[in-house]
Amino acid sequence: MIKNKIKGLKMTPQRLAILAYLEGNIDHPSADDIYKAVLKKFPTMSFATVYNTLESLKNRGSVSELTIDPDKKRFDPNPDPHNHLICNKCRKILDIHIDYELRVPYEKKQGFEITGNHIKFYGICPKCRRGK
Amino acid sequence: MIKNKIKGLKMTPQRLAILAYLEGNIDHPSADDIYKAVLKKFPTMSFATVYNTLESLKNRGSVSELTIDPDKKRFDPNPDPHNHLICNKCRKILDIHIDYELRVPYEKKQGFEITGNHIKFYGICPKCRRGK
DNA sequence: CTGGCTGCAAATCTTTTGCATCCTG
DNA sequence: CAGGATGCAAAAGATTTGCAGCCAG
Repeated sequence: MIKNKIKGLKMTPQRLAILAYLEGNIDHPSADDIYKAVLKKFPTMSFATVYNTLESLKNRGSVSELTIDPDKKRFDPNPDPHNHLICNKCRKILDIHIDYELRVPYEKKQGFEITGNHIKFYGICPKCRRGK
Repeated sequence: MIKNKIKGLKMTPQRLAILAYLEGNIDHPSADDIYKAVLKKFPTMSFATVYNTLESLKNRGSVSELTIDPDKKRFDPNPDPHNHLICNKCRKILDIHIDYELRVPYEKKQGFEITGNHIKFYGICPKCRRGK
């Protein structure tokens, strides 16, 4: 339920529109994608508001910022930990849910305290395989 | 040996300087880092040349572009496959060499032909742990 | 010689910021 | 009503591009 995602934040119509767009979205949209989409319903929407809202949502853990696309940040509204599958041709990004046990032996930690990990699988998506 | 890394490309002094800087570098420098470093020996060096050279080296597989830093591209001259350890505080990036067998069951592949993977481990580096 | 490379500047793209105004709680 | 949020425009970074002149092969 959307309300829970922004509990503690002011519920402005703009934020609700952004959340509605993100709800269930599996396209890992960029800030620009979000802006363009929400702009249709909110002709006055500004980038500042999009970035602003994403920042707040990130801090609350409601969305995460993906460092997967070399050209821009993308956002993922799926809160449970998961990894990604990336097409080398069209850059499409899919979620992939598999649990791996990635143990790091002490001598490889180089003094780090490790708190998490993220796996990117690279490949060619079905559409691009056929297109070839 | 540096020459092998650019076989087939013109060996200009600028390129040699960039390669010399990258040789053995484990800092995962950004284009700007490389530019600044090489500028000291080459006061006329331009960004275009840095990006240009990196593009050529990428195509030859001599360096790889890392999508690890949300703010800019970083480059890794280490050609053998490896993963990375990232400090959440200071953004320092270290190489980590561990082989994991990441099998992806057919039903999770979603039609992709998987060609590779990259693991990012997140944590806090020794310096930042102490600083706290 | 000649095509690839360099250097410079301008352009593009993404993201951030300042600030006056607005409106949720 | 106050403080957080919005909208606009300008600024800041990173990266790309156009193009004239240069030089490695």
